[in-house]
Amino acid sequence: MTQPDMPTPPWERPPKRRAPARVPLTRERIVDAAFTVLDREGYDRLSMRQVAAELGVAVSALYVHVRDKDELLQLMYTRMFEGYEVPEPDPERWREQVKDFARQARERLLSRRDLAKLAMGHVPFTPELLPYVERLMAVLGAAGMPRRVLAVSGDMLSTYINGFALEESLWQQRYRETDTSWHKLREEVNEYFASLPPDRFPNLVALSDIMMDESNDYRFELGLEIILRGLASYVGEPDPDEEHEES
Amino acid sequence: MTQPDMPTPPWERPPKRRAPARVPLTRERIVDAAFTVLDREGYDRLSMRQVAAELGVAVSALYVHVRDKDELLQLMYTRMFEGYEVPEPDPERWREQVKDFARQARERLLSRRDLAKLAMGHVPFTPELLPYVERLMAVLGAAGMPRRVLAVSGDMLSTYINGFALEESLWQQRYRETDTSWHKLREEVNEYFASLPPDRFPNLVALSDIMMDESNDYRFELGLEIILRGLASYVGEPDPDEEHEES
DNA sequence: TTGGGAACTGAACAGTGTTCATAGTAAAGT
DNA sequence: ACTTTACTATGAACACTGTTCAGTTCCCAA
Repeated sequence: MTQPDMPTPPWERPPKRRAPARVPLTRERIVDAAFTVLDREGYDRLSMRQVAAELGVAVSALYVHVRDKDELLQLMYTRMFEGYEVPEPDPERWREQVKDFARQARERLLSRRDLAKLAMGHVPFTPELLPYVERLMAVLGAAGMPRRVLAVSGDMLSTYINGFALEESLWQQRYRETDTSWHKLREEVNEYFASLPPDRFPNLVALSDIMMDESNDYRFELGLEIILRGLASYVGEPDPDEEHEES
Repeated sequence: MTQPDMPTPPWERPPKRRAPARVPLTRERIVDAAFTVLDREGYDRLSMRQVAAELGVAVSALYVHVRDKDELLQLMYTRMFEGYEVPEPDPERWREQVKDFARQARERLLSRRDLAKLAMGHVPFTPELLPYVERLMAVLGAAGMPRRVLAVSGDMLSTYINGFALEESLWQQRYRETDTSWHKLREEVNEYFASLPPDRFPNLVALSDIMMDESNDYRFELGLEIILRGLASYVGEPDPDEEHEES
């Protein structure tokens, strides 16, 4: 074995990698690195090679631990949920509880770059994520929602949250690329709406001042409230059947 | 110049392309071809080269008419809306009108492969699409919706429709890849939910029979009705302010 | 010490978006 | 009629992408 602290003789080429602590590659570390790349490069530039480079490792090494890029994305997706808090259901406060959940989810989706893009196109039906779905169902179920409404509401909420966050991040991307501020972009868009011919676009012109808000919080909250009012209207009702009554 | 009907002598190499009717390349034709490729190959395999091949043309030729792949996708997105029908607003029938619009949109998103994927990640704010947004606003506005609700509802509806259709197409993709039928996949998923430990997942187990329906129509309609009830609850109310009252 | 098996490498393959000097074509100017 | 001009289309190239695979390297059990 190589004596410690001895200069290696020139004819004996040094070992390619010195012994010290080669941290073994694991799925966890790969996902970590992938998130680092995502933060730095964005979703579109997140590539296996970049992840490998981040770890100082050959690309093909990744494929020992991960079948696909798809699988890696899936792992990132489930990682995203770690530490989510869905409260113990309380029938009195279900609306506030659902809202807290939604706010938490949106906040998380916007906490790192392009997380919304990552989330879009994945269904939260992997074993690790089912507890969260279950808890959300529990909160809504405790409120006294009919079965069929319950079965649909989780999907609805997550669709709304994801969709909203995705749209936010699309605007973010746009003003990142154009190198303008959100404030300026918002102003431009609203001015554009205001400048439309009022005879052909009366509604858009009339609403041009509030189509985009300085902060999106209000729009998010209002949308949420709309869904919640809709859900609340079913509390205590029997399961709706195939026919949907008009008006 | 070359005499007509004369055999070209061997030393004079024939003109690279004979005169006849070279159909000029246009944005329209490129978009057409792109849709053909999309139908055949799916969104992930839709590439500039495939589109070029479809047209029998070099890749770089596309870039004369189209700045980017992004721009091409944008063009496809706006093309998707052609022939949409948003009705003349009728305050008496606004719910049915909105539903018709939503059904029409979903139908269209599912009419061709991966259209939902294409739609996701685009905001319908290009000049060509504004008429549709305006009309939808008109229908909702005629119902007597407060301004701020109006400003948010178009977004909400399109988010819901897109999100729902995207999820549908994700399942479609999954059973296309696994080579099973939708019926079988649905059964497997529901059985999976049913097989969960009932103590930890009481709600999911209880709902396992209706988490996925044989057809998604019912779930779509119910979600739509929930949003509409939420919207309807605002009719006649003044603009909601920043505070959202609980319960 | 000697396997054996897993982890990792490097090179390769087929494909991607995009650019650019060049060749061809058709209309406009002289 | 001939040249100039503007523009479209070409083919090759660049710098990437995901994925595979024959080898090497490494560590641990026998």
